[in-house]
Amino acid sequence: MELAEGKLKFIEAWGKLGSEWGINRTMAQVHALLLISPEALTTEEVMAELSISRGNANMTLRDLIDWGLVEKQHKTGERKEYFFAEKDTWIIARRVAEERKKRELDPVIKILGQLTEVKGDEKDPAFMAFKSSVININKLANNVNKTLETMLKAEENWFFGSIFKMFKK
Amino acid sequence: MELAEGKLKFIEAWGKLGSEWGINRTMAQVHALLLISPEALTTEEVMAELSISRGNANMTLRDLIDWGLVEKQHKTGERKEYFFAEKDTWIIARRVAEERKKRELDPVIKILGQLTEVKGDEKDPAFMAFKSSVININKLANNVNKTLETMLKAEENWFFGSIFKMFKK
DNA sequence: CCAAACTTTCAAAAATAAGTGAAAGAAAAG
DNA sequence: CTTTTCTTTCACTTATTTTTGAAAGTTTGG
Repeated sequence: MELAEGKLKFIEAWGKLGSEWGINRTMAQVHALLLISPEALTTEEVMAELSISRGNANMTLRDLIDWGLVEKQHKTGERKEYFFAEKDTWIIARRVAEERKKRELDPVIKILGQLTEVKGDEKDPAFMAFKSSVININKLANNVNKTLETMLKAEENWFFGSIFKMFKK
Repeated sequence: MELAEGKLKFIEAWGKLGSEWGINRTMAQVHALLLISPEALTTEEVMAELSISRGNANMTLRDLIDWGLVEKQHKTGERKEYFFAEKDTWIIARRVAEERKKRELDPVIKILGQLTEVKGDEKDPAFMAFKSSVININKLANNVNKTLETMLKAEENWFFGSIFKMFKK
C-alpha cells in the first residue's frame, strides 16, 4: 500500500470510529489528518484536504482545541494560524477520557445519587426493583469513575504495565 | 422524590447517556425501562410506557436481544411474548464491552495492522510522521484490546478489587 | 484611521438517523 | 382449514445532526 492510500484509509477509519463513539465524523477526520501531518496546517489546508467548508473547518478545529487535542501555532512573520495535533497517544487517550468523564459520567453519577434517595413503599416490587437497579448501577458507575481518576493521573507504562502484571499472577 | 418521577428521570438519564455513546436513545430508554421493571413486559406495555410505535418497539427489543441485554420469555398458557432485562450490572458492562469490541475495536485493529505495512521514503517527513502515528496508535489499541479481553473473563469483584489494591500500594 | 488578510458566526440547506403504522407474515387455537 | 392473536417488515414521514457560505467581526500593517 502507498502512503497516499494509507492516509485516506487512516482518516476514514478514524472518522468511522469517532462516529461510533458519539464524536462527529468530521472532527475525528480533522484530528486524523493533523495526527499524521509532520507539521502544523492552516485552515485552508484542512479545508482542501478534506473538502470541507470554511465554517466547518473553523468550528471543528475550535472543538478539537477545546478537547485539548489540537493547538494553535503562529509562525513568525505570518498572519495565518496553524494547527498542530498532540501526537502522544497516551495523552490523547487521557484527554478524551477526562473530557468525557466530565461531560457525561459526572452528570450521570449526580443523578444516580439523587435517585438513590427516592422514597417509597418497601412492599412494592416496582419500588424495590427500581431501588436495587439504581443502587447497583450507582456502584458500577463509581467504580468506573475511580478507575478513570486513577488512569488520569497515571503514566502509560505504569498503568498498562500494572494491569498486565496483575493478570499474570 | 417519588417513584414515578424517579423512573422518568432514570429513563431520561439512561437515554441521554446512550445517545452520547452512539447508542440510539430509544434503545437505551427501553433498556432502562426493563431494568427497573420487576417483571417481564410485553411489547404493548413498552409501547405504552414510552409512547413509541409498535414497529419501533419491536426493532428496539430485537436489537437489545442481539446485544445480549434482554431476553424473551413466554408465560405458560399465554401467547404473548414478554421481555426481561439482565439486571446484573457487571454482566451488562461486559456484554456491552464485548459487543463494541467485536463491532468496532477489532476492525480498527485490523486496519491499523495493514497500515503498519505501508512502504515509503524514509527521508520523507510526511511518511515518517504517518508511520510513527500508526505504530503508536496500534500499540495503544492493542493494549486496550488485551485489557478488554482480560476484563471479559474476569469476575467483577476480582477485577475492580485488584485494580484498587494495585493503586493502594 | 483605513484597507487588506484572516477568522468567526449563524441562518438556512443538506444529509443522516430514527420512528411510524399499515400491511404482510406466522403461529396457535378451534 | 380458517380464524384469531400476535409479530415482523419496510416504504414513507419526521426529527436530529451536520455542513455550508456569505456576512459580520477582528487583527495587523501601513
